[in-house]
Amino acid sequence: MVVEDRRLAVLRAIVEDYVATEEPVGSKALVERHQLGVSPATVRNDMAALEDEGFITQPHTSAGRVPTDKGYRLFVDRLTQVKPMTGAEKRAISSFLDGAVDLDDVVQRSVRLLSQLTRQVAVVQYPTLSRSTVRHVELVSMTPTRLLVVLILSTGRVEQRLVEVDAALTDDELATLRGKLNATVGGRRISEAIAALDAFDTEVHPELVAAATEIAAAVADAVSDHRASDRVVVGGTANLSRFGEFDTTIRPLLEALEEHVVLLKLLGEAEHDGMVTVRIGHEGPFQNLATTSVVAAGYGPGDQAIASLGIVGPTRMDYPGTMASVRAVARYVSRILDEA
Amino acid sequence: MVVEDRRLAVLRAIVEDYVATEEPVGSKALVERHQLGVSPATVRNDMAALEDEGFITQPHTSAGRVPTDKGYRLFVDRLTQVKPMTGAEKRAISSFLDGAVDLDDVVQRSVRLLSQLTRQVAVVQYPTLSRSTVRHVELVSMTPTRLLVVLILSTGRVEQRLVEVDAALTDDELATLRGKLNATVGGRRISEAIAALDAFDTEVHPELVAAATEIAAAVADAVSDHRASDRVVVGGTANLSRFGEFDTTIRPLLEALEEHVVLLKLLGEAEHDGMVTVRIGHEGPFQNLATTSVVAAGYGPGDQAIASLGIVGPTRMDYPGTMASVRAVARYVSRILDEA
DNA sequence: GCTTGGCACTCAGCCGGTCGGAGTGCCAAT
DNA sequence: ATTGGCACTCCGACCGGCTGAGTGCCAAGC
Repeated sequence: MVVEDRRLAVLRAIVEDYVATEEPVGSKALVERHQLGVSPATVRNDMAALEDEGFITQPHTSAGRVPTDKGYRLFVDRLTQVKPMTGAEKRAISSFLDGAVDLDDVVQRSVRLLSQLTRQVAVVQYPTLSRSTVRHVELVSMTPTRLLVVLILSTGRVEQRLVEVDAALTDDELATLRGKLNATVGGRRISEAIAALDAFDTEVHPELVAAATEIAAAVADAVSDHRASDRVVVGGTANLSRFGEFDTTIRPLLEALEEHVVLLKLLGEAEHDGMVTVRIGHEGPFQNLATTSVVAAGYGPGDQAIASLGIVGPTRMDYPGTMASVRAVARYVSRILDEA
Repeated sequence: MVVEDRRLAVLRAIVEDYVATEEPVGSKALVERHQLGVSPATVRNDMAALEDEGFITQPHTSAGRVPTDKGYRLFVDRLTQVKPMTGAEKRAISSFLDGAVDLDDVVQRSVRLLSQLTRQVAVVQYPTLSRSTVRHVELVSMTPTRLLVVLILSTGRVEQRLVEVDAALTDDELATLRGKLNATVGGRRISEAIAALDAFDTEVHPELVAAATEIAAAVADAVSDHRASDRVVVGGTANLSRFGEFDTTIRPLLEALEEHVVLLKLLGEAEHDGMVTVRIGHEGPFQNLATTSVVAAGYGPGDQAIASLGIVGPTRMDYPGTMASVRAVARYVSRILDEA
């Protein structure tokens, strides 16, 4: 039905104009700036229909129309094909990220890159390690009864814990424990490693059971604590300037950005299928962030999504552009993790 | 001279009222709210004098007066005695900080505490290690030619580096190197350790020189890299709401808060003499932060100042209260570092 | 020599009214 | 289904007057 198509074209035009101008858009301006091939009056009829269906609304009588969350949703779902990045952009992204020296640096650079590309507030979650594996466990004796447990994971992260044992351990005993420990958890995924550690003390010489239990607990703690810590990094908060109202929008968002738990919830579960997730306004889990949208994507080595990254911005944002940027960055970061 | 004293009292009253009300304060309101014992006319004369001397100014003719940076400076230097914390406050601070489990946690909690106490943006610098000492160096063989160098410092921080050596090392050789290495750097300050490492390869058996050089380089790198990294943590940005103008004040500050180098410059050199440093408006190093003040204090174990913490806020802030909070937190954090 | 009351003056901010323009909805014509 | 015409609405800008807080100055008083 051709009229239905035109209505969608009108909606698209409204969204694009509103995003560009930040002002309610009227029928006349619309036909001037887009090749719709019809008169303002026709557009008015279409707008009335779109308003009835809840896709647009007018701030007050005799003003132009503004997209609703539902309108943005339709726009994102059906009226958008993600613009591919230009070659120059791709090169810029990859060269910027390739300069990273370690995982921390990758995360830092990703945040910076994302916020600059999208001119929004960027959020990058540290890779969770639930899918990563234990590369090596090292026991270092500090004093006769104090051990340093160093845990090295396949992502390159290192965790350490100090353990007090009741009885002093000889170097030989330490070597034995180290060997068994690595046999138990080496190469395993985090979740498997934790499970395996439960039974660890049954494998060692009776005299070492007490120490083994302590050590196993420390390793398990280091592992799970780290998994739970789920750090996130935020950048580009200066871009908040373009968000509009301070009290209604900026302040709640600033508060959310400091609460990492909230942030993680906002980013949502990572899905690493090459797609970006868009959460628009009230669709998100927090009602005081009703005027902000989240564009996120999962990333990780191979096709595992081990973390999310994305941006937070006003519902009135350039969705095609941001989606393209987020997707591109997620892909490049994944590729870097592949190589590591 | 009694009239001079009264002028100072007037200045103090102006600062206090302006901080409280955020509005220019006039002569009449002043005599009503403070026991100055003189008439508004007299106060007007005093105000005129204070204005001549540059301590206050009026936003426009026929408005009340507002303190200038110079006025705040005088207020802070001569009209303020830092209010001691109440017992309850002290207990709250110490119990909140005592719950920290490690250095990271101490820093996190300090930021949160500071921002809540002062209702400003809090900034805490990680302890720099230039004054801290090397507690232990551990060498862990990962594969025959790959070593993990783990460095433990007196502050509790741990750094690690991976080193590739040309020739495989036996366990005995490793033990020898480990021993010599600890003899060389153990207990030394970072700066001394770096110096001592220069000559490290001369002390070992000729066959090990190559490996020793590599390892020494890694240790030196870990040490100095970490010293340079100088991380800072920021919190309480939601308090920016009370800062006034977005473009003139909040935005530049948000930008500064993301640039850690800038932040460190803002915090300034730590002086750990129990005093707080106050930098008011234009006194700071950045002219686009002319309407913000910094209240900072050094902290660290013993009487060494190894880092700074503080808050950033509008020049119009409650200096006595803020100074008290910053000082108190710096002291408690120092005490915690003492114990560790 | 300070201090004080009086007085004229200034000016930001509020209030109310007017006006223009952008935009709408509806209707009749095609 | 589309279009031009038309009456209507209402936001926001503009204007002028008013008010009140606050000042500076001066002459009188302690």
